[in-house]
Amino acid sequence: MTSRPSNSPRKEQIINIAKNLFRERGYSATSMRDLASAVGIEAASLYNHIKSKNEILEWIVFGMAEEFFAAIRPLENRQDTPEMLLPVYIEAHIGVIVTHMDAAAVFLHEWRHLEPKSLQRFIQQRKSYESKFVEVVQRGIDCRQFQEVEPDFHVMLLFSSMNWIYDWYKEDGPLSPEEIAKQIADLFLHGLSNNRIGQ
Amino acid sequence: MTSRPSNSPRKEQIINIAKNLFRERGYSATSMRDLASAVGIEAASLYNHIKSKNEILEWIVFGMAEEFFAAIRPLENRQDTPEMLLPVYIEAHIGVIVTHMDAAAVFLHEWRHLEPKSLQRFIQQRKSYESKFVEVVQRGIDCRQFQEVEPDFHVMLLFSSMNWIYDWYKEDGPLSPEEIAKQIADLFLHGLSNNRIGQ
DNA sequence: TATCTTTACGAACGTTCGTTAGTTATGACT
DNA sequence: AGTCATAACTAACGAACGTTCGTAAAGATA
Repeated sequence: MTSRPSNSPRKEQIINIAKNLFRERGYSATSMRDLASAVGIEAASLYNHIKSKNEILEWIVFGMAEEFFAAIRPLENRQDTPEMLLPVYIEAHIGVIVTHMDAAAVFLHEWRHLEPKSLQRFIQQRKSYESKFVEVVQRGIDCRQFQEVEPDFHVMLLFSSMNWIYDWYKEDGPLSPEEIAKQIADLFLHGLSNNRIGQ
Repeated sequence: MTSRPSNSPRKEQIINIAKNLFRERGYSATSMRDLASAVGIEAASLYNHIKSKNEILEWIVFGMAEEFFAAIRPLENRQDTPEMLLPVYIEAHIGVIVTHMDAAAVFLHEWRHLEPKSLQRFIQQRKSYESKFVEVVQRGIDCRQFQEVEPDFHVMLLFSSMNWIYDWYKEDGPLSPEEIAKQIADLFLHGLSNNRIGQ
């Protein structure tokens, strides 16, 4: 539907470097001259490949949005119980984050610099994505696998836990993405306390 | 030790408005002219009250840091069990956030625009603050009230859950800060699942 | 060889940035 | 009445901003 980020390798390179700079310094604090110099060309030359600075942000943000949707799309028709399904959703979401750390940080922090039209689309898409997680939790409550909690609230907490991973995750750290996902799923399902049954 | 934000009401007003603008648009995307116009004076007049734009950021960030430390200071010598203490820490931290929403958002998002010296001090203070939570969890593990988890990791998750509250909390919403704190504490201690004992 | 497209460049545009300088009105203290 | 500090103003600084322009080199196509 939306066209791909690029067929040109140069454009792809520009966007990739922008992901890193926007993440490190923020969108507003990154100048086109900064970006150009990191690419190895002059600022003016960027405009042979991209239309504007803001367009780069759009590529990054909506590219990530698509990644998130794509990751959970194959899960939506599963018949598993909510208790089994939630960890799978969690692993999918975390998988996207850790394989696109820079872009994830930009997606989560810099979206407010989108222009009004794109901003509106972004908020809409995010809402739609979040609601898919809420659904799972709601089903868990309905069939009494989960406690009677406020699903929106708990999904907020869940996203908070997952979305700050980019802030501390190291590829060579002690935990793999799958282990992180399992830990978070366990935490949300069972908590920290020792006085519980089940595993 | 560090002098107070201000004795002048004008300076206080400038900083308060800056908290809101920095939160809404980000530090870099907020100009001194934006700030001045929100205050109702000219940009140049700001400099009768503050030394520089970056100094404003410092006031905000380190003011919040002090709030966080002050909130847990009275808890540090308590003799409670970790299971009882952790919720109190959580409530203290959340209390600071919800009573300083704008400043909290700036504290959490805009600290990287501090200048090197202040940046270093910030990171150091944050580490020190986080470690106080880690200690509680570690004690919980030591006395077998908590499962044998990685305390740093779980404290990260805890902070993630707490620190994104500014993103969705509404003063007139359904949950009070104390209820939010209790929910988060319950979640981390007991999880979502229904197959558990104790409460 | 002639033509066209791509991608780089240097120069420059108009705007905005944070900040400084110089000045003036106000009001408090002597 | 005279002095002084405060806090506002207008004007302006030099630098940096995103972006546009005209052009030139290189490579593909014919």
